Amino acid sequence: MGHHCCSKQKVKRGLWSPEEDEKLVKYITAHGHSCWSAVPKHAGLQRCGKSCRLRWINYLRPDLKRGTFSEQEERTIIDVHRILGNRWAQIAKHLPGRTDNEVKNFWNSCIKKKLIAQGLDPKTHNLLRAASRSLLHGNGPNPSNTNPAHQFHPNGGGATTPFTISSPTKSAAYDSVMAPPPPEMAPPPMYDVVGNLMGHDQAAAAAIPRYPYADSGGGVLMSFRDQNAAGLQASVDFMNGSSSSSSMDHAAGNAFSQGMGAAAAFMDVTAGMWATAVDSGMCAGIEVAQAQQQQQQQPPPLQLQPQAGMVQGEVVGRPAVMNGGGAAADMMDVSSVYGPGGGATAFDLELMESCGLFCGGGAANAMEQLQWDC
DNA sequence: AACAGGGGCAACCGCTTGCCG
DNA sequence: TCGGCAAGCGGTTGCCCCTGT
Repeated sequence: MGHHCCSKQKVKRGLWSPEEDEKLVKYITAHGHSCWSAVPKHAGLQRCGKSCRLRWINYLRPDLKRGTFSEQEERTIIDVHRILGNRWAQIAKHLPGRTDNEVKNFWNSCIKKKLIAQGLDPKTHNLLRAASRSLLHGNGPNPSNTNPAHQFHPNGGGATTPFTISSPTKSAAYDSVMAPPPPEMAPPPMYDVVGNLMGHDQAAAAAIPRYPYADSGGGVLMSFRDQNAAGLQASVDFMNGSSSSSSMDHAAGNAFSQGMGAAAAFMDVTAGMWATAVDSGMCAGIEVAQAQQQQQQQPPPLQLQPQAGMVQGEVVGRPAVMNGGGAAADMMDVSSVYGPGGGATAFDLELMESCGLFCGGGAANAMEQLQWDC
């Protein structure tokens, strides 16, 4: 069955010949492609417009970057896929010169297998059930898996579900706050799913103002601000299970840090993303976040921008989300950053959802909550 | 050398979305 | 508001090539 757009005409299908390519390139270069359905006719091709469009976009476009994906690109794909899922076109926008088709193929042929080999579910980026269970029962990671990301968190953890966004653009855009690591406690390393220590843009990180808190315990600080009541603020140290607040019920912190064992929820405002580290039977996976050394090559800026409802430096929260229904914290300033080099970003949407972090009364889900302007 | 199997990639299919009359 | 059309997009298919036997 042919395309509906070309069912009336006899069109050639299958691989494109060099002659056809040449015709298409010549035509597009000279005239552009205001209307794809008219392109084959004008270019003298026995193809449908749709086919021409695909050929141009996926193969002939002059700005395409061919060849194997770099490690950086691979990391970007994994990171963005974790947020967006199989939205290949959106993911591809973060990879200059790559097409959605290319990204999709690379994912299906390469990355997916890597993740599975590492015991991670390529759909959710969480540990696969079997791996998760063995970890939760203290059996440790798959012996065949040497990925340090799968080692236990030194603070008492579980399996890692790593995720990073290296986003200089966003880092600079967000008026984030950071908590310097206590000198006596080295921040835990963070690895991406291919076992690489994750990196951030040091320059961008340096531009980020330091978090005013002097955290004493090496934990993760979260501060909440009630947008409706200026000055009202609360902070929670999830790692240490301590908290302080001027106005709000921070049951969430207690629940996370105490009720669930070594649970923690981080947020790195430098990327506007959450990091979660929860060790519980309900939520598998622990995030270990750390700022880290500058990498030689920076990934392309992700151009992630908050959309309507989000304010720079703030992440829209729901009253019942972070505090278990206690207080109103419509806007939350949340910070969690280790290290002098910048902020690690990690989050686990599914985890957050399962833990009710984003489960407001409305229909919005976590993905909707984190609107990305791609 | 021949064959089978698997992987990678280009292209297709069909659904969704957006625009316009 | 509705219908038609074109473009966009994600899933799937099928071909080609490489590798192992």
